[in-house]
Amino acid sequence: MDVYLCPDMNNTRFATVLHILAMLADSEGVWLSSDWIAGSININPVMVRKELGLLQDRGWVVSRKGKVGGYMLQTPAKGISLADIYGLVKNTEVLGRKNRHTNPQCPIGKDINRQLEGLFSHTEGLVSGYLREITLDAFVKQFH
Amino acid sequence: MDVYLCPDMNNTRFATVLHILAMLADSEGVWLSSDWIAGSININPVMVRKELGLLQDRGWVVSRKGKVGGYMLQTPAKGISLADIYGLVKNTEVLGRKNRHTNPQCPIGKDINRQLEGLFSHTEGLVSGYLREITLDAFVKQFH
DNA sequence: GTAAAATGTAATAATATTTGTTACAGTTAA
DNA sequence: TTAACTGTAACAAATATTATTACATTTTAC
Repeated sequence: MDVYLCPDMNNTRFATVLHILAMLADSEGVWLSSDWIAGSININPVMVRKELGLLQDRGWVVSRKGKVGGYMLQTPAKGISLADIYGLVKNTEVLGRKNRHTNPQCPIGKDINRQLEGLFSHTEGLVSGYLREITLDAFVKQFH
Repeated sequence: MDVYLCPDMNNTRFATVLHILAMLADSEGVWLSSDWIAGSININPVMVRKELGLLQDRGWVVSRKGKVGGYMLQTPAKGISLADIYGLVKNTEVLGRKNRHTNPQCPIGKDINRQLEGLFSHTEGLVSGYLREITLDAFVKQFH
């Protein structure tokens, strides 16, 4: 039997989490509810709360429960880079996935995944290196 | 009603197509069958023929039908870059997808997709620029 | 104290996407 | 004329993503 090992970046999580953080950074010192944020992204509030859970685990966000609850940024927006955000949501490689089970009897099949790994890690480095230079703060300032 | 606009890179197509082309380049002048290639990747031969169909459309590959049929590279392996291959199979952005339907009433929701587009096109440029410098020929030579 | 409006989270359902498979028509060489 | 291919449509299965429901818990305001 075979475990599934490689979920992918075929999703909107980077866009969603960046959206959430951008709103929080843009409303410093104000508690925003998951419903309010969800209304801006136009997705289900439960999805927003799930992502906010991870952001709290990372220590970037705090929540307050109860009637006037909500979420607020805890880390300065200058201290969060887009590479940090990418790292949080990334679960696949830029160039997609490898084929598992390539044939070890074949000269190509035997080594292809090692060669691919070289490409994957280099492209990963390029993307992360670029995103590392952009802070959440700088990103949000573009909106004004 | 809503058309679906944005399929994704949550797949093994780059790995698969590169594997196919690597085998063809590694067996210059020999007709390889889809079954043979599929046996190296360990996927269904029909999937291989589907990709080979696209490679023929691009003019990189020719096929021969009938009993001793198969596929052969038509373009010199030095004339194909990994960026070409990436361009052929790429159908999503490196950083994933945007949320459609963001709220135009919200300062963030209104502009987020334009800002994301900037990130997407820059990362795309980084990745393609790197892959453009690697030819299929150079890639295959690494295997020996 | 009780109602209203939040968070937190599990469980499940609905969609979307990718991959695999079956089937068969057409082609070519021996 | 059979065997072994390509080409492709149609369908099925597996996997991934997103949405939804439900409800326990928390907190404020009245």
